Amino acid sequence: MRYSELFGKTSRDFPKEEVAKNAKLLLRAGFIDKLMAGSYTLLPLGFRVKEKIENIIREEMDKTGAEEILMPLMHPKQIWNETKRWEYAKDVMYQFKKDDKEYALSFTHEEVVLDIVRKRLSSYKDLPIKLYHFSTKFRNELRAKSGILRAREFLMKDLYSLHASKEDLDKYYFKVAEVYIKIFERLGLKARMVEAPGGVFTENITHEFQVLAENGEDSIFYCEKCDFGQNKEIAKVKKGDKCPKCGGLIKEGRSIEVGNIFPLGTIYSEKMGIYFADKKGEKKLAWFACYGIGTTRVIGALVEVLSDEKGIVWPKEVSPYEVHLVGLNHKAEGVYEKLKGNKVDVLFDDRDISAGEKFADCDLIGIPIRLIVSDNTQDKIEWKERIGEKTELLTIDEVLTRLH
RNA sequence: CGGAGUGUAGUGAAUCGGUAUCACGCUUCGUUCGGGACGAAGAGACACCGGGUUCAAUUCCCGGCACUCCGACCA
Repeated sequence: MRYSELFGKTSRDFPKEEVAKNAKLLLRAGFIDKLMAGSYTLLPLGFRVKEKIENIIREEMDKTGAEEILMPLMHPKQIWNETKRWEYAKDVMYQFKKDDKEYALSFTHEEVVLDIVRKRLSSYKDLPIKLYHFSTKFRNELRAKSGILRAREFLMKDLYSLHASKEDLDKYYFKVAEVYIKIFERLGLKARMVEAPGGVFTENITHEFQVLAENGEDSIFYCEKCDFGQNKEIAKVKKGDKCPKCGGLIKEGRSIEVGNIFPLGTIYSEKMGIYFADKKGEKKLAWFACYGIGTTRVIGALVEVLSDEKGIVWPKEVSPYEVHLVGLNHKAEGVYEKLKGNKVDVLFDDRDISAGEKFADCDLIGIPIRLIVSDNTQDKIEWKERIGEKTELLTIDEVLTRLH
C-alpha cells in the first residue's frame, strides 16, 4: 500500500480534548475516527489491526473445536423476557419501540444463542456445542471514557458452549481459560486470569483476564512472582500479603480487562428450556458457559501498554503492515515492487516530503520494521526495528530471507 | 445521573462590546532532500445551537447541546 493513497493520514498535533493515551495516539496516527463519545470508526489502519487480532482469536477458537457463526444485533423484547433480563439489564441495554413492537440492540448474545440451540438440541449426542462470533456490542455505559477502552459500541468475540454435564463444562471452561492466556500472549499482552463477580450475567464466580496498565480502569491484586491474581471487588488477599499459591508478595495494580469467562451453569437453560435426552432417555438441562474477548479493547490495551513517547509500537502479529518502507530516492519504487512481488505486506511511504517527517510518521504508526532506501544506502536497504536504535544495511535478498 | 472543565478554519491556539489573528496542515510554483526544510503566492470560519441585553455580541446574561475529566456502573 502506498501511504500517499492511504485514507486516514497522521496528524501533527494531538487532539485537544483527548487525555487517554490510546485515543490520542490512535486518532493522531490515523487508526480511528470518533463519531461521538464511545463510538469509533476503524479507519483502514485500525481495521487491519482488528483483522489481525480476529484472525489469531479465530485460529485458537477453531482449535478448541468451536464453530463460527454470526448472530443478529437487533433482538425482540420477548427473547429477553425469557430470562427476565429485559427488566434486570435495562440500564445497559438500548431498548426502543417501533410501530408498537419493542426491540433491543444486543449487549450480549446468551438468549439468542440459546434460542438457536434449543431449536436443534435433542440428544446428548448433540453435545457439546461450541459457537462463537465476532460482532458489535451495544452497552449504554453511564459514561463512555478512556478512548476506545470504554465505548458504547464496540467489537467483541463471544463464545458460548453447552455441555451434557458439569464435568464436561468445567473441562472445556478451563481449556478455554488456557487458550485465552495463549491468545493474549500471541497478541502481545501478558494477561492474568483473576476471579471476579458476574454482574448482570451470573451470581457464580467468573474469571477476568486483566492486563496490567498504568491507565487501566480496573484494579487487581496480583502476585509479583507467579500468575496469581484477584479482582479487587472480590479479593481476599491484600497488598502486602503473601501469595497463597507461591508465597510471593501481593501487589495492587491498575489493569485493563480484555476478556472474561462465565460458567453460567444451568440457570439460563432452566429459564429458556434447554433440554436434551441423556443416555437413559431422561430429560436433562444443558450446562452453559460464555466467554468474551473485547477485540477493540485489545487494540486500546496494546497502545496503552506498548507505546512510547514517539508513538505506537505494534507487536509483529497484529501490526497493520509487516514493514514500513521509506523511500528517499527513485530506487525505492523498485524495492516496493519487489517486496510486493514476494508477498510482503508493505506500507510504502512514497510521499515527496522530508525524511524527518517520514521517520516521525513511522514511529507514530508503529509498524515493527522500518526499511529505508536512499542515496546513503546505495544498492542496499536499511533495516531498523521500531524498538531500539540499531540499523543494518542488507541486500534485498537478505531482507526477504529475514521476513520469511 | 451528581461534580468540574472546555466549545473560535482540518488541527492547535490568540482576541475582545465595533463583524476575527497566528501557527501547523492544505493548494500552486521554485529551491531542498537521513529525524517533523526554505521562499513566494493562494484557498479555507454563519466564532456549538437558541434566546436575551445593546445602536452594535464571537465577546455580557439565560437556556440548551456536545466533548473531556472525577465519581457511581460495567467487557
